[in-house]
Amino acid sequence: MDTKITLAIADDELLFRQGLMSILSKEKNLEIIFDAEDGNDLMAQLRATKQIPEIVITDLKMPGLNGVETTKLIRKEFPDIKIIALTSYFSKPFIINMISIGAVAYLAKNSTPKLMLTTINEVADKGFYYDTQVMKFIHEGLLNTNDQAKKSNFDTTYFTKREKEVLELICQQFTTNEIGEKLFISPRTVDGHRNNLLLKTESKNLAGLVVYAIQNKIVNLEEEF
Amino acid sequence: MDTKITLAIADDELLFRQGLMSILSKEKNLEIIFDAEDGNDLMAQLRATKQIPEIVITDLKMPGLNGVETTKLIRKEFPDIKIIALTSYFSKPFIINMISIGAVAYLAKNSTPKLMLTTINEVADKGFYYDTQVMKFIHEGLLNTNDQAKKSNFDTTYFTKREKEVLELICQQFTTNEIGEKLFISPRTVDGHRNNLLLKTESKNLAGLVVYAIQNKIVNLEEEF
DNA sequence: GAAAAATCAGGTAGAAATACCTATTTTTAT
DNA sequence: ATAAAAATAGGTATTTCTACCTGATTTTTC
Repeated sequence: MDTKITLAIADDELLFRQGLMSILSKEKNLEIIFDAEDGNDLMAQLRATKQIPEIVITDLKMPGLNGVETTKLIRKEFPDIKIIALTSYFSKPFIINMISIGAVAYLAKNSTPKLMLTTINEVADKGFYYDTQVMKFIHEGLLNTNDQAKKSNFDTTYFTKREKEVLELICQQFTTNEIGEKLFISPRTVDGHRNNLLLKTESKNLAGLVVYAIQNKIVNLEEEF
Repeated sequence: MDTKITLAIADDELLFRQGLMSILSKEKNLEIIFDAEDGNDLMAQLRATKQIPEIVITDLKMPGLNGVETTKLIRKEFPDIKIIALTSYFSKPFIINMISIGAVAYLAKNSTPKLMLTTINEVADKGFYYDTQVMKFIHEGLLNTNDQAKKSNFDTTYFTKREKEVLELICQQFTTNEIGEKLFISPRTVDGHRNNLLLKTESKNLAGLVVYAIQNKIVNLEEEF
């Protein structure tokens, strides 16, 4: 048959994006319709083009509109598009969340080109593709659905108690050192927690973290006026 | 007479705070009841103590609860306390805003001890004190009340078009360099705008800026879900 | 009791932000 | 026309943040 698999790619790193496009464009059965530097760019192009791609490959950590929000938007406006999420962060709750949002595949950014191609073809063919590790997480996630799935909020990525404390203080403009003093832990530990927060929220920096925290009401803004 | 003027001081910089206390404690007619490292600390001590200070001297730029929010809270819970605002930023709209919020004096952080004492005594005596510069601003601000006071929003500190653009992009996790590219201006210029934003919002860092932006709806979070 | 998750914390680097400074040009308002 | 405000942009120094790495200890979960 002659019908190519149509793709769009979103990633803020130009080099990575072009490298990926270079690899994929060698495949005869793939056609890259366009690429985008972030979610907003991607959405704009989707809304403008007459040729809607079959698959969107999107990084999760991008400035502007990140991968999580982008995925939600695509699902809403273009429900037929299949979304492959690219990330460097693998955790059970986060993957479960991404899948529940609508990603049909979840791929590490350091995967081999071979795996990338397999994923694309499987997604085009069957509509989804999860590798062994992801399948394991999904399996375990499903097992827990009934008992304690609700208490640990899958829909807001999942934070530990310490992480919430640190996030709260970050939003209150305390620096890493100050947070360390307040919580009686080393600044390096705060560093670690902040890093996990950045990973879990797929944020590029503090600004993204704060926006996330407020949007998801992890922190309380005292608005008593 | 023997009635001393009772004071509380809030400033996050320990050295500045203690220096100020050292100066003020030499005055026989002053009594410092307590000091606090930020707005939350101040409010906690106010709520706990049985001796409410007559005057609160508060820095505007503090982590946790900053001076603007602190002033609002004090006005609400302890309407009799007179608030002297300490700042390093002098602008007409901002000062007008502070006064409308309830500050009875507005003092530069690099003022002389003499001026500080004058301010305290005048505030204790007459209930307010504005130096020449501040009076000028108030005068001009009042003149404009009818025509265009409403379009330039006094109650939300006042931002220029460029500042709003930069703020928007900061909230979208773009770095200074990236913002420069997007707006076709030098990163140094973005630096300048960001610095003005920090000054105007009395924020310590990006986190404070983002919180401010969201609270005051300067930026729009695309929440279409 | 074993496994997983969370918390803790060290090192090294580099990027980004922030604090100071200064100054020119352009725009806006009166 | 004059003054004020806004936008532009340079330098230097320091702090903070972020990206990597690593591992130990404690707590939770099954």
